[in-house]
Amino acid sequence: MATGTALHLENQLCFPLYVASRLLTKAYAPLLDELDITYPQYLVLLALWESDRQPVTALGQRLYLDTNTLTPLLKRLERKGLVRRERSTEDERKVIVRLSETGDQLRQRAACIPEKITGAGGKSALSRRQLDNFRRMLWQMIEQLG
Amino acid sequence: MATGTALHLENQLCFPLYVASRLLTKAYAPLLDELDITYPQYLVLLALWESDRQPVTALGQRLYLDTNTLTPLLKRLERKGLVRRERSTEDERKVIVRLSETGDQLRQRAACIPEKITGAGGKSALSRRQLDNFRRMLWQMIEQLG
DNA sequence: TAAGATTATATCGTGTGCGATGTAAATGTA
DNA sequence: TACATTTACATCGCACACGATATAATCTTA
Repeated sequence: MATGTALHLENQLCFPLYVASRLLTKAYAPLLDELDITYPQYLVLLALWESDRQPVTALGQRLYLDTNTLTPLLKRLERKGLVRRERSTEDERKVIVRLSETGDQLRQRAACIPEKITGAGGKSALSRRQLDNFRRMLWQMIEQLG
Repeated sequence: MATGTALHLENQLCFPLYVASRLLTKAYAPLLDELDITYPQYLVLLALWESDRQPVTALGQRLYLDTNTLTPLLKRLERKGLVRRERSTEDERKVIVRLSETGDQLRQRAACIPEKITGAGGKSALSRRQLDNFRRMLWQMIEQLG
C-alpha cells in the first residue's frame, strides 16, 4: 500500500463492511415494516422459527448479542405479542423465550422476504458463486473475530 | 436452496454481514479507546484527514450518514476539541467542519491502527487476493444499494 | 455444609442510526 | 419582485449495541 494511504477510507475493510451492513439492513425496512418489526427483532424471530424455546443466552450466542441488548428487545417483542418469556422451573436463573401463536404464524408472512431482498438488487450484481464465496469469507471473518 | 431453509440464519447474507461489521468494529475499540474516540467518530476523522473543511452534507455523502446522525456526533467531536464547526459565510445554510490543531495531530497517533487491525486477525485468515476481492464485492453491493 | 466463584439475566448510561419534522437560507419561476 | 420549491442543517423520538454494574440462583470446593 502506498505510503500515507493506510488511513484512507477506501483502503479500510471495516468501513465498506459497516456501510454495506447498514444499507442492506435498510433494504429490509419496508418489508419488515409490514410485519411491524425491526431488523434485529426479525433476526430473533428467525432464530426462534428455527428452534423455539431457547434461553436468552442461547439466543445471544446464535445472534452474537448480549443480554443487555436482548432483554429490552425481547420485552418489546413480548409487548407486540410475538414471543413469551418464561422463567425456567429447572434453573430459575434462565428465562425461556418461546414464540406465541401469533409469532409462529408470522413465519408465513415472512417467508417471501429472502427472495424479495435477493431480487431487489441486494445482490443481483453478484453471481451465485460469488455470493457463496462472499458468505464464506464473512463467516471466516466472524470465526476469527468472534 | 432446499425448501423451507430460505429463512435460516445461515442462508441470509445480511446476517453475517451484520455480525462481521459489529465484530470488526469491536476490534477497533481498544485502539480507539486510547484516542478517546468511537468508531463512527474515527470515520469522520478519516474523512477529514483526507480532505479537511467539508460541509456536513459532504461528510454525510462520504460516510453514507445523514445529518441526524452527524450533527450530534460532530458536536461531540467539537466538545472533545478535535474539530470546529463554522457557519459558511458564502452560503449561510452550510456548516463547514474542519480539524482543530489537536484533531490534525491525532492523525499521527492513529497511523498505526490499520496495521494493528490487519495483524490482529481481522483478516489474517484471508489472502491478500481474497481481501481485495472481498472489498470489491462490498463496494459493488454498496453501489447497488446506495 | 458454608463460603466463594460462576452463571443467567437485568439495569444503566452513552453513543449511534434513522424516520419524521422543523427552520432558515438560497434558488427557481411566473 | 413575490412566492413556491429546494437545500442544509438541526431536533425529536425510538430502537438498538455495548461496557459496566447489579442481583439472584447455581455450582465448587474446602
